[in-house]
Amino acid sequence: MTTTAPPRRPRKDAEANRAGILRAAATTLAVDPSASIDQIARAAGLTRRALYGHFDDRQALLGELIAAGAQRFNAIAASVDDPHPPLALARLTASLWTAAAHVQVAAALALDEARVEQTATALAPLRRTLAAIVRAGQDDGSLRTDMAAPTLARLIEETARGIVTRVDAASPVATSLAVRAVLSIAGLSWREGDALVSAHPELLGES
Amino acid sequence: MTTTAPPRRPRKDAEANRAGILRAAATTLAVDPSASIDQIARAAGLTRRALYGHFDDRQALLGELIAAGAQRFNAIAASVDDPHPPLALARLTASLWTAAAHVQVAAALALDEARVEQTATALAPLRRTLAAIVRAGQDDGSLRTDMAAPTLARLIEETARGIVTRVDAASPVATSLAVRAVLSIAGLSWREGDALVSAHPELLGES
DNA sequence: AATAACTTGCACATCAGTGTGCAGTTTCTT
DNA sequence: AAGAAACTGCACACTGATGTGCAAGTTATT
Repeated sequence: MTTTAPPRRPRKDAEANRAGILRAAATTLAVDPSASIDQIARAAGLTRRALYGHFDDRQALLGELIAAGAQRFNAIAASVDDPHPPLALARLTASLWTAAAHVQVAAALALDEARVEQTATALAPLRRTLAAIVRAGQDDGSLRTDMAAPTLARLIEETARGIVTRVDAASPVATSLAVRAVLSIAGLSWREGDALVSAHPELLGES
Repeated sequence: MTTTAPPRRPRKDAEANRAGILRAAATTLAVDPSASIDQIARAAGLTRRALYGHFDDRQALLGELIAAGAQRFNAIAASVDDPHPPLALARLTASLWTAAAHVQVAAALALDEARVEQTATALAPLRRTLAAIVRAGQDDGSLRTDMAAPTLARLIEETARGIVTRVDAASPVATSLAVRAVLSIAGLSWREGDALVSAHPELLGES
């Protein structure tokens, strides 16, 4: 009979390369959402051919990217909780911002129309958190009530997305900008938003 | 000598078809910013080959689209003038919205990264108007002063763009939504924005 | 009715991107 | 040191989109 083939552990550098591809994909796609596989592979220091050794096809790569990013985002959303809805909203925005700051999932957010469905389901927990904050804020009168809760939630989300993708996150005041914009859309006057941000410096000053 | 060829006027249906292509391009590109020439031609009831009889190439078509849309937008911006900056901003938003409502230049706004430069220069007059409103509003204290004027102008523009492209313009409350969102970003509390909109029903109720 | 303008339909060349196959080389594991 | 795992480099087939050429048909103008 044939001797059983001695099984061997997969090489550890392979997994490192795989992670490198994901990182490279995030940074590259953040700049150009329709970057080619070749671009991504080179950015990771590999060949296009090698990339296909780690991911079956484009879909698989983007799928993992989205899943990983969404998971981080959802975890952040789950950890945010404050009795005052505007403050909860501010914390959520600031946390998400620093997480997405430079790259990471800015890609996943700016991805093509083809994957909106996937991102939608992946970010469902985050959306639920946001919806809860909005509802609580409308109930206690701390957020605007001139539009329906789902509409407002959508508006907040689009505003945040727009700032993430269209403003350079490098700027040190970017976080402050994002938080202020979201609070404004949520109904606060700019002075109220300003007061809130000033009263909670921890919003902006974390690593 | 050869008899001079009798010149003939171009057929008038040709110009109609040309206009039809531009219309079709606007509506089609509004849905899918990367629609193919073939899609556009079919939407216009023509063949891809016939389209190339009217436009040299893709650039030419998109160029005219952008130019035409920008011209309309700039004309609207020039006609808006109100001593109270928030009201001027509201008027500007409402007017632009109804103009872009269904299609038209939503395409030009959502166009690829390749043409941002062209759209930027084409929309320069509109940007100047917005900048003037922002400056006046910061001077008389009716708009937020917690960020620099150019930043605020940019923020307002991105907010408006986001709403135009990501919210379905068909909804009857869409105009109201757009105006309220812009006023909020500009610094007003939602009650102030609500009061402004309520006090000026002409903002929403025009054809 | 003649004719030029316009359109169609097809073929063709080109380009960029995707995904696969395979031989040869480098690099990690045992 | 052996052997497998991984990477390179190249070739290839395929797809979708762009832009052009040309013959034949249709439609507006005169």
